[in-house]
Amino acid sequence: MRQSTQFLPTLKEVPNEAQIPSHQLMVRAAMVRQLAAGVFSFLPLGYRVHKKICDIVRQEMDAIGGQEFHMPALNPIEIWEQTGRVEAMGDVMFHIKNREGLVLAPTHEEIITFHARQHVHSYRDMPQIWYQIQTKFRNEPRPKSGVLRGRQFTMKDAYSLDATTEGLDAAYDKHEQAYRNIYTRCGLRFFIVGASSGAMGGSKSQEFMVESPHGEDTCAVCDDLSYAANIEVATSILAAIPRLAENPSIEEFATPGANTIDDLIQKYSIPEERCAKSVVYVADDQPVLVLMCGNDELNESKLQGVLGATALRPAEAEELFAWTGAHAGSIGPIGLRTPMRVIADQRLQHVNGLVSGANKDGFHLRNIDLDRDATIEAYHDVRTVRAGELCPTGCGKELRVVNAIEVGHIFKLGTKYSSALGATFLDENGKEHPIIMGSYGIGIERIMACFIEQNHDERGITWSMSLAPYHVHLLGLGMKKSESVRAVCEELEKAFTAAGIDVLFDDRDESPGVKFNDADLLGMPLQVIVGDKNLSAGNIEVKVRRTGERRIVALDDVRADVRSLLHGLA
RNA sequence: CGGGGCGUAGCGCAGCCCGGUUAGCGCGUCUGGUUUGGGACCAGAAGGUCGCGAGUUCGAAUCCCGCCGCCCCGACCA
Repeated sequence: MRQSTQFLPTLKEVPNEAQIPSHQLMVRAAMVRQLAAGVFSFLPLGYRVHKKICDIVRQEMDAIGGQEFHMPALNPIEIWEQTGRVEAMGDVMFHIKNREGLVLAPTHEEIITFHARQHVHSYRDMPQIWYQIQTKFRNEPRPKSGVLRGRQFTMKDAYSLDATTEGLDAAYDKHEQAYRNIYTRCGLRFFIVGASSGAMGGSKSQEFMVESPHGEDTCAVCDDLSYAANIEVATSILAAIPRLAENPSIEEFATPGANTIDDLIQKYSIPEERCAKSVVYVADDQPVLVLMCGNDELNESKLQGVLGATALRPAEAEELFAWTGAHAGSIGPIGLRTPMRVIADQRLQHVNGLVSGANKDGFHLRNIDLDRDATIEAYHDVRTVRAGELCPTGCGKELRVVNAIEVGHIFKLGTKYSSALGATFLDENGKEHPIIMGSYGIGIERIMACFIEQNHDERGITWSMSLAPYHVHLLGLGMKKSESVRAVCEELEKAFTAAGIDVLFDDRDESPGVKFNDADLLGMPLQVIVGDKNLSAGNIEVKVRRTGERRIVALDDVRADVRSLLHGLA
């Protein structure tokens, strides 16, 4: 491809609206242009990468028996009403204004189920894996980070249809393997976390994550990747807090001005693990007091799971005083004005010698033995894991707490949609059941952006062979001046193309500096540099973009050398 | 939806507080010439509803009010 005739508007300066490296580079490298908040056009170079990712996804989906569909983004709202998701989606779903009854699909469970209901009637018709690569529309309240969080994006979404839970398990496992293959082939460093099953009900769900400071999810990971979990469910190994031999009876003492655990530690020399922090939440309109150890942070997701509550919020200051008789800082599990459920973190089980608020401003209780003095409904793990704690697998390594970007999600749906839409089949005994479904998503643009987040340097992108828009960037230096440079370039372009190597040929009348900088920005794996300086001695320069390694190669050896270098990079 | 920032040539910005020539600068673009191994140089040129609307004023990019758009933080995220 001749660069002089290509639409490839690279930018020297960083666009104002781009904050993160991948966004900046995608704009500078002429891959995308923004049309509106969260809405992007792909330019030819970016679309080449888009297509390469889609090809990899297709190959791996086809390999597990997936059949590709193409469903409409324009949907009748009626079908969404039948599953109750018009409400559930709320503002996220776009509604067509001048045509009552149409919406833009944010995902396709309903539509797949509609087609399954039409034609899948027998256990003999299953298993099926149906997928598509299609544009999704979600009215994100706050689009950000370039294509990482857009209002319109490309998703590979797959759905499995099975007659048995064993069948669903098999489909789910196939997808997990396919996803591993896809991200590996794309050159992403990723990890898998168990996700909290949330409101969808106890079905299994895993997220494929890419570590990034710009991620919106927080995960605890062990460095050898033997363990990784969303912070919402992560656990760790902590030293047990021993009981004290002396166990005097409980007594009140004045603690003026001590409103935080740190105050108690510093002003009253109380060890952190002997402080019991009380946090009051309102779970489905009922107050619950939660006792945490020291400065441990309460994990709302864990608490919600433990309580089985649908709505959970911290209590307001006025509620606190009304219920306990004290303000935040002096609240405790003993002597509450209003009786309420008391839950404690499992670290506090059987612990004595504790200090806690006396439910009287400016006073605390000491020598508390939870077993003797308090009524604790239950002990649960409700604390948030902190970086540096030990991996729960017992491998002995410390956990890191990192931000991450979700690039894929696999989910055992069960029968939620098939039941709602009446997609049923008859089993061997002629008995009717709802189809058992799974759903599996991959964000195409997120793969692209995450790849660039992980593969760039101060000069630009460093593509892998699998995603590179072109394999080789052929730079002709001073072609106007030197007929031999031009001739050799054209010969090489032809030879590479004939060998199945995608080559971008910079034949522009630009100075060498411009070409070098653009080549490093665009980041093709190999640069083949033809200039008078080396050519006069019968040589060509070949540069490996990622390592910066340069070698001078005899003209006759270039083709073989490039082929072996590309092979080594693949 | 709450908080903050920004909107001036294709891109990046100055000017705005403190109203007053013909609204500047860098990059890019066009023409001619000289250059050609890490973002060259000289000469010339084109390109602006100063986001939109309404006001104050003799006079508004600049001050007031309203709206729109974009970015960031927070809330939200099947």
